[in-house]
Amino acid sequence: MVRMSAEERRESVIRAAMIEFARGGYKGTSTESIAKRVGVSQPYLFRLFPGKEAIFLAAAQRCCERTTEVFRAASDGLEGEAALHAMGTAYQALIADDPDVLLMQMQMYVAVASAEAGGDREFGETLRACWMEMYDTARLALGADVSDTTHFLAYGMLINVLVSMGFQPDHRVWAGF
Amino acid sequence: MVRMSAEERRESVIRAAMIEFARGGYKGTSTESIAKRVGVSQPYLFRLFPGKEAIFLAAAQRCCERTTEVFRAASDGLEGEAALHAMGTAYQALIADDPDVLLMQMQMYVAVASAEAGGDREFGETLRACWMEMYDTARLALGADVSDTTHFLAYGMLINVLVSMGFQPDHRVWAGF
DNA sequence: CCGGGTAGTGATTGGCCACTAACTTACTCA
DNA sequence: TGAGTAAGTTAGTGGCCAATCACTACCCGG
Repeated sequence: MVRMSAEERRESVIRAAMIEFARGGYKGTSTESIAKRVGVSQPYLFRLFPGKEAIFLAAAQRCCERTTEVFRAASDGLEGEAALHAMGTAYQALIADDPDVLLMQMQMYVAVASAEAGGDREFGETLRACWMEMYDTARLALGADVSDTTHFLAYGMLINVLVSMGFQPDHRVWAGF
Repeated sequence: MVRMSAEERRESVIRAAMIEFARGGYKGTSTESIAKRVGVSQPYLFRLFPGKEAIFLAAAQRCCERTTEVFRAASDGLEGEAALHAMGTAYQALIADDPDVLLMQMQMYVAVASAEAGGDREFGETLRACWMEMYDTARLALGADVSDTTHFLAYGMLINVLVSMGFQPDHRVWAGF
């Protein structure tokens, strides 16, 4: 048995949760499956986090931050057209390398919608803040132009949806990019 | 007690299911809640449909078809720039009038992803076909230009995501449109 | 008025799942 | 070295939920 500090365990839980939630969604993922992936007993998750929702929240935040970081790193030292291109390429590399990041994003969007529909505003507030950080990172890289930013993210979102829907790379729907 | 033909009941089940699934997602929606909304007992749903998944599938298809129909109607007799503008306006009107259509779309995307991750390819196949019908409807209206179509849908997808995330209409994130 | 088909219900069940409580194992430092 | 503390487990509980079964209410033609 490998013992870790609580902080290290929390970290591995977040990583495992991202994978599981990305594939199964919030309701469709059992804490059991997360625990299995971490290699720890299921009840122990509730020592590390107050509840399932907190685990999801942490995973979703991590997912946003990761994307933000990719944008920041790719656009570092560049601006305008060059930054745009670099961020696009980097994002494609990210989702080719780890599609779960993309799926987790989608799961986050619908989870916020469901929370909001259920009367919980705080959950969405946190994730909107996270998302805006990503937005602003892209915006600054693009010379603070909001139209360019919107355009860039719009194409990104379409990519997310098409990948989620399982359209294979050779499908004609990709011809318009 | 109001008695209906099975066909009529199925129709009302689909309408109710669209609302419930839109807000709760596939796993997060109980057949009980759908039955309540229809005004019928929960077991009766299983006379009308083989299972929960079939109800979701029918609702998702309906959701796609509705969007397709909005595009078709809006672009009727128009082409190029005029068709683009008409479809954009019509879509905004649709989601202002009935946001559940938009949320159901998002739920559909993640549901396909989860099904695909779980090894079920048929589910996604059906909905991809539905989605492509919407795609082609927009494409034909835009003079069969795939780049224009992709551009149009990309902005639509970003709108979907921002609405799902609960960004209010006066939020600065909308400034780039 | 009756018999068969169709619309619909009530009761139930087996399985899953988030979360709790009580207990055990290992590290650490005085 | 042993006592305190932090990491981790086993066993359970109450609640929910999809699906099934056996039953009832209603309608319509002969």
